[in-house]
Amino acid sequence: MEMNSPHDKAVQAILYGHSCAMRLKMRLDHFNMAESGPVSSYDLAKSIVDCFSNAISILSVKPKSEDEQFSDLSSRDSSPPPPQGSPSKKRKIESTNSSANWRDDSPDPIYYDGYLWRKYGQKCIKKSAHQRSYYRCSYNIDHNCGARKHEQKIKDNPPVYRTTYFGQHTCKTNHNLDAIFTAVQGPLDDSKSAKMIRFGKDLDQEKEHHSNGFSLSVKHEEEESIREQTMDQYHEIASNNQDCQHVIKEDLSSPSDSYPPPSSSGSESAEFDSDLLFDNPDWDRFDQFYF
DNA sequence: CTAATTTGACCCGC
DNA sequence: GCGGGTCAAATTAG
Repeated sequence: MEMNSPHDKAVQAILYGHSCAMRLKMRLDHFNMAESGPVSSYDLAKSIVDCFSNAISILSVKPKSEDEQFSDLSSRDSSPPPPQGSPSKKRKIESTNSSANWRDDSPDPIYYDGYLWRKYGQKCIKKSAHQRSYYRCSYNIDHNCGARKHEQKIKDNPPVYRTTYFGQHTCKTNHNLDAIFTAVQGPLDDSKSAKMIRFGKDLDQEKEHHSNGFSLSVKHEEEESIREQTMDQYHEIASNNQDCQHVIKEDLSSPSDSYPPPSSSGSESAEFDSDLLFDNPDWDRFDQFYF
């Protein structure tokens, strides 16, 4: 159970995304036999996109200094209310002011931090050009959970979104899914999730922020074994979560079979997929990868 | 229909 | 009174 650091999750997401990409590529290479498998090409493409989206979100924050490398983040994350899945510039707030206990600045809104949130308010803040959104734990009522968070864009160009966490999660429900798992299996909690990543809106900008400095280098002859190994890791992750057992069983037969239909993630996801896959004028730039 | 979000009203400390 | 946080009715999404 040591594959839980954000870095590890990102690596797994990339590996699985790569395996999906290779499967898709093989189909395209043998176009006449396309759609012969149990998983549609669209679903494969969507899996790829989701995996990379997750990995990008996890890896997208550049550490301020040398001592803030990815390997540190998992250990730092183990402190009190540990928002997970978005290793950005988290820091504990000094006891000097307010009751806030965590603050997280990141270049994009946190789409998944390990908890489910319900928005309960939004206010214009005097000094800021951007509104502040107020969220409380979705299990606020069911489990009397008092955790809250505020989210506000505090800076433009480059954008900085500040999320401030208040209170402790007292909810017992095991909804702390690994972001990576939801990426592969489909966002199980989409309907409850406070935020989804949205590349469709501003794809070029997102790409500019995230695509620099990342590359995949996996040897071809290793692809199959990597896919198997990667899926084993997913199974291991998944087996820790009772809520997902049904998905795991389906998944054992074929990795992507259980992926939910694209429509389940909303129109914006579909829009994103089509934009990225077919309408992106810069698509050729990705030739350097094995796509 | 149910559940989540939006948004103006309300509350409270300064 | 002002600003920020929360409530809750209305609206929207699934």
